[in-house]
Amino acid sequence: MGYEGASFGQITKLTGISKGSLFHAFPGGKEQMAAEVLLGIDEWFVKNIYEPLETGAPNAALAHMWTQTDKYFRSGGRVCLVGAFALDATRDHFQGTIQTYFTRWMHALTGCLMRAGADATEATAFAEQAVLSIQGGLLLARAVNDQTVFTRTLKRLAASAETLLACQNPPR
Amino acid sequence: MGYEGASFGQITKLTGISKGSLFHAFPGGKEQMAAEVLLGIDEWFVKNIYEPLETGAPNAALAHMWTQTDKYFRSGGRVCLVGAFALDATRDHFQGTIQTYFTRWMHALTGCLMRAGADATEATAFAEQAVLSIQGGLLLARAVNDQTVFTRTLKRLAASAETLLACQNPPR
DNA sequence: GTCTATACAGTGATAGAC
DNA sequence: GTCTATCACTGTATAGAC
Repeated sequence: MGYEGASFGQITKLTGISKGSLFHAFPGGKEQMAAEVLLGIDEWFVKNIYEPLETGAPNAALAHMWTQTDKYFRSGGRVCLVGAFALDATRDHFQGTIQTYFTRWMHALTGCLMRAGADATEATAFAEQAVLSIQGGLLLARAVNDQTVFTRTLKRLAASAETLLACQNPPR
Repeated sequence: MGYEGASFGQITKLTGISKGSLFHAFPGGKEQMAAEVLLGIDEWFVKNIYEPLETGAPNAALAHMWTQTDKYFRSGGRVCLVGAFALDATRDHFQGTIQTYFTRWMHALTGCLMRAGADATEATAFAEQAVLSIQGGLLLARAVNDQTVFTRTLKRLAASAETLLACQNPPR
């Protein structure tokens, strides 16, 4: 529903928890709730995406990223909250968190590709294109009500990574 | 600000038009205002993007699309309202309009590429990837506060189209 | 056509009963 | 900790003066 659309009325209706209880748990109100949701998202990505990319074996980490990304976004059945926040005025309330989410993902992916033998320029360009394609794929899948848009996007990206690494590590 | 964030208070503050006048012009309230904004967007895209792609000389129409897209989105300084609507519950109020915006763009682009000699499967895949990359590029540019993300995206797409058509129309 | 005045539901937030 | 009651305020919407 977005930040503005997620009113207390909606939250109480869908959770069964009254406003009083919500304010007891989150004295900072809606802003705190959203911040903690974003924190939870960040923790998931650090553990399941960024750290494997940063420390794991490059090819395995890359394969892991595609499957985990597909899993997290339910094969296109779910949208990225960070991306949705980025598109309206909500961005200004959570600028640092939103920016870090994307830059860290791109940076981790770039590093992984370079450890796999890719050139720095090409790795950076691919990481940017991959992260932006994931967001665009989720958006388009929801817009046209067809999850296969997202799964096709992920497949194209994986194939494109294969090509990139094959060219940079030519067989002899 | 998104649909929910764009309250009457904001609209009157930013336009200087009172609520009474707004309801005189738009008896249907905010929903009608949004619908007419979407209609205006659609008309712009029909005239400046879809029709040139559908009827113009393929290579010129393609080049025209990149420049017009860059112009409309102010080189990444502006976000796509249709895309923003697609990501939250607003989508359900304007489903048909949102879906048509994207499907018509993809269809027009696919047709143009095929008239330029591209294979149907590759043309369809490229059109999907292009439309989704434009949305993702706008989102990421705003998220990391760097318009160059969008201009780079557009450049990569144009280059990718060149490659696609060069492969399908091999020089002899 | 524009404005002011007003209605009334819904908003985020607080206090206090249990 | 949970709830209900209540707050001040903003939201959409309407009526009527100019």
